[in-house]
Parts: sequence; C-alpha cells; structure tokens
Amino acid sequence: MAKGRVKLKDVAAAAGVHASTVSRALDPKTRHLITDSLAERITRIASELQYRPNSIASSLRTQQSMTIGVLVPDITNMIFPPILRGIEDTLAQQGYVPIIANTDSDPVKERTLMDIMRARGVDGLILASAQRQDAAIVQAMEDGIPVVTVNRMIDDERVSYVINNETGGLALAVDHIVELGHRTVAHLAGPQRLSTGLFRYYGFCRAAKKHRLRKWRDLIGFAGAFNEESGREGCLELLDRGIPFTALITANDRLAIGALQALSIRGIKVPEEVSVTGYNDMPFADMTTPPLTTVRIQTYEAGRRAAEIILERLGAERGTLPAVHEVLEVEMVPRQTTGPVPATINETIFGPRGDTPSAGRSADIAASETDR
Amino acid sequence: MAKGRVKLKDVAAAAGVHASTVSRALDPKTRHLITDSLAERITRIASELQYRPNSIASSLRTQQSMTIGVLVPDITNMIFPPILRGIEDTLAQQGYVPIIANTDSDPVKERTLMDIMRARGVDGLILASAQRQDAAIVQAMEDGIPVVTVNRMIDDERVSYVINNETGGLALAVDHIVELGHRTVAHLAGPQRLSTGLFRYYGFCRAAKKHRLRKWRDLIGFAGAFNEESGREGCLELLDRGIPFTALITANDRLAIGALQALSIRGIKVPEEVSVTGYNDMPFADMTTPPLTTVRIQTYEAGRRAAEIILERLGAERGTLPAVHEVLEVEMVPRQTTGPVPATINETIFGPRGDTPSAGRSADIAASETDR
DNA sequence: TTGTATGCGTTATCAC
DNA sequence: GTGATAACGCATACAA
Repeated sequence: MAKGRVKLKDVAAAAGVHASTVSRALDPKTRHLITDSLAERITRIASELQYRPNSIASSLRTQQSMTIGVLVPDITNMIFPPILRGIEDTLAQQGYVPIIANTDSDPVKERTLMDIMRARGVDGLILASAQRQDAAIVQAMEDGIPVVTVNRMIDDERVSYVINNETGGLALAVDHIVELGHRTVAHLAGPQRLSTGLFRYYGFCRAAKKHRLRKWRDLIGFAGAFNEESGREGCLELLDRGIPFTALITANDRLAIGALQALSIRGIKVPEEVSVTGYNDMPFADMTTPPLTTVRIQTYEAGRRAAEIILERLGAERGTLPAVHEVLEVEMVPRQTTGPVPATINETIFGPRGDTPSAGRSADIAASETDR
Repeated sequence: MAKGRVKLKDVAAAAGVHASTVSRALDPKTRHLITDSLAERITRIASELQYRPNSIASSLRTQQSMTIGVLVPDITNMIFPPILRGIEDTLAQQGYVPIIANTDSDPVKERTLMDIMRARGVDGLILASAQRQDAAIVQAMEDGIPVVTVNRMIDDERVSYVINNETGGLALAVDHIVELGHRTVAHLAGPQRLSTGLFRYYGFCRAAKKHRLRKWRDLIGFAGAFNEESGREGCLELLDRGIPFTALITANDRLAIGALQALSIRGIKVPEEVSVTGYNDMPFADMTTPPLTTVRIQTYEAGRRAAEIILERLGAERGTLPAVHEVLEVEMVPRQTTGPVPATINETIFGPRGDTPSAGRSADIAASETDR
C-alpha cells in the first residue's frame, strides 16, 4: 500500500476548509449540503491533487467493504469464466469488486474460504460451488450475510439462487432424440449431490416416461464427477451392460466428450450407430469430432442476475427481502453427434469387453477432478 | 458486513486482560512476548468465541491490505484461467487474495482499473494485460507500487516479468516444419503491440533465416488481434497473395483455428496440402479437427512465479529488489495438423478467390476481440 | 451551510 | 510481561 498518499486532510488544507467538508463535497449523497461553488472548488482541488479516497478507511467507518466473495469449484473449468464475467461486470457498475477463490469442490476448503471471505468483511457471497447439502452456506445465511448461489442451488428454500432450467433442458435433449426416431435411450447422469446432476436426472426420467422409452430404467448410469474420465468410464459401463441402445444422453459436455472417447475406443460410430448429447454448450463444444449436439445454458446472464440479486439485498434492511429463485431458459443446439436412429442395431457392440480407457491423453484428463 | 461480530475487546473482556494483550497473543510474530499459559488461554477463548480478526481494521492500521490487484484482458479467454489459478494458489499460501478485473484489452479501462485497485490499497499489481507501451504501468512503478507482468512484458526493463520463451518456441515450430521437409513456410504473426506477437515474429524471422527458407519475407501476414476471426482473414489474405506455401506457422492457437477454418473454406486439405501450427496449447487445442500441432507454454507456472515475485517485493524495503526477468521454457507438441511436405504443390489453391469468411459461427467468433 | 468531535477495530509505542 | 494510549483515514451526529 502506497504511503505518501494524499488524504482528505490534505485536500482540506489546500482548499482552506475542514476535512469533513471535503468528505461531504466529494460524496454524491451529501454533496447537496455544500454550497455549489465550494463543492466545485473542492472537487477541482481534489482532482488536481489526485486525491483517491482510501477505501479501507472508508470501509472501517461505514462497515461496508464494497467487496463480494465469489466461490467457484475451479476457474479453469470453462463453464465458470463467463459466469464470473457476468458477476464482475455487474458488480463494477455499483463500485463493488469480487474476491474470487477456488474450492476444488472440497467442502472443507469451501468452509475455510468462506471464513476468510467473512474475515475480510465481504458484504455478500455468490457461490457457484454449492452442493445440495451445504452446511457452510446455511450457516452464513443464518448469520445474516446475503448469499446467492448461481448455476447450482442447495436444498434450502431460504437461499436465493439463479439456475438454468435443468429438467426442461434435459427434456429438450430427449425430445430431440425421440424426433430422430430413437426409442432405446441411455442416460449418463451427473453427481446427485449437485442440483445440476439431480435435476437433469429428473428431467431424463420424466421425459423417458412421457415418451414411453424402452428399458430406460436399466439404461441409467451415474458419473461420480462432471469430467471426461467419468464420462469414459460411465459410457463403458453402460455399454458393458449388454442392453443395446441407440442414443446416449449425458448430463454434461465433459461427460459427453468422455463418452465420445469411449465410443471411439470400442469402434462405435457416432452418430451412425449411437447418438450422443451433451449439456451446457461450453466453449469449444462445437470443436469436438463430430461437433457436439448439446443444450445451451445461460452463463453470463446467470452471473449477471446473481450479482444483481446480491446488490439488491445489500441495499435493503437485513432479511427484509425474501429469497429469489430464478430459473433461466435453455436452448437445444443440434450439431453432428446426433442422427436418425439406425435401421438395424448392431447388437455385437454391446456387452462386456474388459478393456480399460486407453492411456495417453487420459492421464491429462484424469487430472481434472472438477465438477460443475 | 456482519454487525455483531466479536472483536478483540470482547475476547479481552472474556479473558480478563487488555485488548492489546489479546492482539499480541494471537499474532504469531508477537506471541513470544506473552506468557505461554496466558497466550494459550487467550487462544482458546478466542476460538470459543469464534473470534475472527477484522482484516479491514488491521489493514488500516498496518497499511497492508493483503490484497493483490490482477488484471487480465478477458477471463473467458482460456489461456488466462490457469495463470490466475497459479496466482491465487500462491498468494493464498501467504494470506493474500487477488482482486481480479478484466480490461478487455482497452488501455483506458486498464488505467481506470488500476486506479480503482490502488484506491483499494492493493499491495501489488500483477498484470496479464500489459501492452508493450503501457504508460499506466510505468506510472504505477514510479509511484513505488510493486508490479509484475505475466505472459507479456512491456518495453521498460525496470518492470519485472514472467514470460515464456517466445522466440525459442517459434523456432521450435519452424524446426519441426523443416524436419518434415517444408521449404516455403508462411507466418501469420500476432499483434506487434504485444510482446508475445512481436517475439514470435522475431522467432520466425530468425528461424527462417537460419534454415534459408524460400520467399519467407513475402509470406508474412499480421493479425490485428489474437482471435479466430483475424486468423481466418489473415490466412485468406496470405492465400490470395498467390505465392504457394506448404506450411503456415501461426502466432497463436486461436489464429490457427481461424486459419483451419479458412483452409477448409477454400477446400485445402490439412495437413496433406498445407501444414499448420498454433501456439500456446490452450485447453482443447487437441480437440480441433485435425488435432492441432502447437507449442505448449507454461501458464499455471507463470502465474505461480509472478505471485512469488510480487510476494518477495512486498517483504523487502520498497525499491530494494531489482527487477526480475524470468523466461519459462516451452515445448513442441506435434499433433495432426502438420505432416510431410507434399510431393507436388497444387498451385491452383493459391491466388485471389474473392470469397469472404462464411457467416454462421463466424458471428459468434467475431464477438470475441480478446487478444493475448 | 460548515466546523467539531468521536469512533470504526486494530496494532504499535509507550509506560509500568 | 502486560496495560494504557494513540493513530491509521474517513464519515457522521451534533453543534454552531
């Protein structure tokens, strides 16, 4: 922190007035208390001296740090940067800044980070890292600090959230697949401890029932994490069950990429033999081979709304505003991993093989444990 | 900011001692001044009361905010998240947190953000957004606030930086291409206002001379920004010159992706007719069609070192430590966009066509103006 | 409309 | 070793 900074007192001295007068003249909220000409002169002198208010001192006095804590599982998971931009752009409009930290999906680390954030006096918390059962979040809320979860929600109605329409989005994917004539459809679900994984699973079940899909109850697999490795393993496991299917709905693009790899390992053609869908339309989802059919969620907008909601709550008296539950609409993005149901099913591709995901790039991919 | 927080005075009252004693007992640096048993008792009571030091008050008193300002062009540009993780992880070890903001490559916005950071009393600045001529950075440095640029450097030796070996990396790409038998090699260079663009251009020239490549001076194009759109346009322009080449070295992966699109538009096969290399090995560079041959830079490590360097400078007396200039080594990553030089060159693919980059996805891509 | 006085929660410099 | 006191820079209740 720079030392010789010019402070209120210096401006006051230069203007020949008292520091408090300068303070009032410079604050838009109190400027009307000062004679226009004086206020103008003070403003001019302040900028001449390059006065920059010390926001730490101001924070101590006002009990407002003008910072918002933001927790993400892992900023290198490409789904999060657009959310963060939405948050940052919106907070900046009101002079707030985010303090961002990565939880690596570790509840202990999350709790520690929340403590650190609170020690730093953040005025609110935006959490992209929430798990459905999240004691730390409930605790924060009960301590009266404004909290919003984004992209995911927790199992407690009292906490505000901004999420996407997960069940509806998954239904979109199933509808798309059904329109292509598929009747036996598998689902590789995400982690059920996350609302995204759970709701997309619900969405599949509901849509499968509606369309009276065949054997769908026996064609559901669960991935432990939203990453490529789990996608590969989950897909292989589904294949090994020996129940033929013509389409695979995955709960997430990274899962889908892993599935594509697994299918390729088994020599199964996409989409000729099996159609695949992802979820999120993350950056570069269109660069897979073939380009991935997926459901586009709103990321920047989710961040933007989450920030707006926090900001509203800061203005209001504590606990005055009820929790906001916002669900953004999603959109089907058909690309090349889905196609018409094959005329005849090559049943030989289903059943145990006993192979393992190939090495090589898998080592890199396995390193990423992040979910979303 | 929560209100009823327990403070030093509360702990002191509960322990029956003075607040200053509590302060000393809780600070590892002064704990030795206190009787062991007393210190222990205070520590216990503090944790029982869930005391969390108010870091804002502490900051005001010590003139250290324990925050570092971090500026990136755009966090959604996937090259930056790993850098940020390196920074965050490293800062966290010493109790510092980053305050991150996006400049959108706008020097005005950068200057504004630096002002905001400084008003917030950041103890140092890490800049991934630096342009070669960057008055704001020089200003900050002269004001005595520790600055490190990462990934890029400015034209002023007094500022510390952590970059990758750009010229060496570009030479690696040229060597690789020459080994495959290519003799006429084009270069799509990046923005010369950025050190990355400039140094990679240098690297190409040097390597081209060394290998005595053919007509290389006439086969250099300059992209205005490091994005796909500039890659498409730059590649098309190179093709239109009518000078046949068998390989294209681009200054960046996104440029390479644009070039791949342009080549595809013209019906030119990669790598059979033209080989292409990228630079950075950004996430998903292996997912292009075909998978992109590129040069892998160090991102996480760059962020880590930048943070370390800032931290060193905070401990030291202001201006005591000389600037650090660190250059990380890079690595060639051969994949499928490069192959042996074709036996015969199909000259008809070179020369003006008068087409324009196709619409569709280009609209999305054009929206991203970020460079790196 | 402007000036005075006080306190936000810590830490550092004195005394004791 | 521990306690008392002042100061960090600003904002606000109160006085003028």
